[in-house]
Amino acid sequence: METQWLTEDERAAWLRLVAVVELLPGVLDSQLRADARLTHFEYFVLAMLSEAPERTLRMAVLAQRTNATLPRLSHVVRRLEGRGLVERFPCPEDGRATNARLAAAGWDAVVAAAPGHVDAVRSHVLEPLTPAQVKQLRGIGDALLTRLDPDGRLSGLYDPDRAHENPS
Amino acid sequence: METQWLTEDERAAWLRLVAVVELLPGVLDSQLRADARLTHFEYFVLAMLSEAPERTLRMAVLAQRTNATLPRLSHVVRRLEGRGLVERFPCPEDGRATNARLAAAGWDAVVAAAPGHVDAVRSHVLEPLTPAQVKQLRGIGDALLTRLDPDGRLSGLYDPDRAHENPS
DNA sequence: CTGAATTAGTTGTTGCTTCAACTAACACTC
DNA sequence: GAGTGTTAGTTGAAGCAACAACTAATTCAG
Repeated sequence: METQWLTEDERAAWLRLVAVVELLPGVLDSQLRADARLTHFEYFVLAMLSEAPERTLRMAVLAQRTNATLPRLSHVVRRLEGRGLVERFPCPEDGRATNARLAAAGWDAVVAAAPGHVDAVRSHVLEPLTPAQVKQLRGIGDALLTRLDPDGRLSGLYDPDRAHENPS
Repeated sequence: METQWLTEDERAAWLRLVAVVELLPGVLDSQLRADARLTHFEYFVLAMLSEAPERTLRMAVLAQRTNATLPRLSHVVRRLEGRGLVERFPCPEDGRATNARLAAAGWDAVVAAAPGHVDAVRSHVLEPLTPAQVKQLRGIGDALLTRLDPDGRLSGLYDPDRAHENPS
């Protein structure tokens, strides 16, 4: 089968997307590391817990919301627990499961880190864009995620209306 | 100073971008690892060399083009050299510099990997988008990169017209 | 109720990235 | 031409992520 190469428009769009995907994580990570001693992923874990009922989530659910594998999450939560930001306890309903709950210090950390993080997002991502481009970006994101995240594993993040689709 | 929070449009766009940035690297990496035994970054290094004159680039230039730190590139090129895909030799003009040249096996690897990679890019990124969205993405990418890459370190990638701005 | 299969998590190993320290070569000044 | 500073690159150590192997609890078939 003949490979179909990219048009000029496609190549231009693709190269820019690659560059953004390559650069953005570093920018976010640096800001959070410097200001809050947290990696972006750790911040994300804490943020997801902070928005959950009882600030508590089962490890498997938390892994889905953060797009992490269970081993990765297990290591990270162990370290966060060691720093007193999170607590783990066995789930009463299911002996196999473990619940992760945001500790008071973890809540404080999220509250302290959020403003700086939002500022970074605003200055690096939102401000360079026109309001029209922000809307376009939402549409493009939706389109891409139908392919990148067909099961909607992260949908709780970007579309609250669909959150109920993962009731587990 | 009061933190300015995000509007609904901004939050929606931002959350989708985060999800894309989180998911896309994994998709690209998996495809290349499975089909070509290459990480996305390794592929990128080989691809940049394949497009350079003499298939040769100085380490520092290659680092800029691939958005890598010099230590990172040094490690990666050493491993690629160990696999016979790249050769290193001292730069004749500048005793401090090292040139990296794509070896024959490296060229073969790029040629073998490119079609599958392009297919992956097409099916995961380009096909879900309308032609209008592809154009929008280019514009959004340009806007974001003015902030993420103000010095145009990667500009050689996404805008050949600006490549001369880094004559070093 | 017993045994097989599935689900939930943890742990250990390996590999890659980053940071810091270092060497070597060039450039510029006096 | 000696000394200082800068540039190019390598190396080693530390930390995080991916993968595989493992334990333990639940479910389901018969």
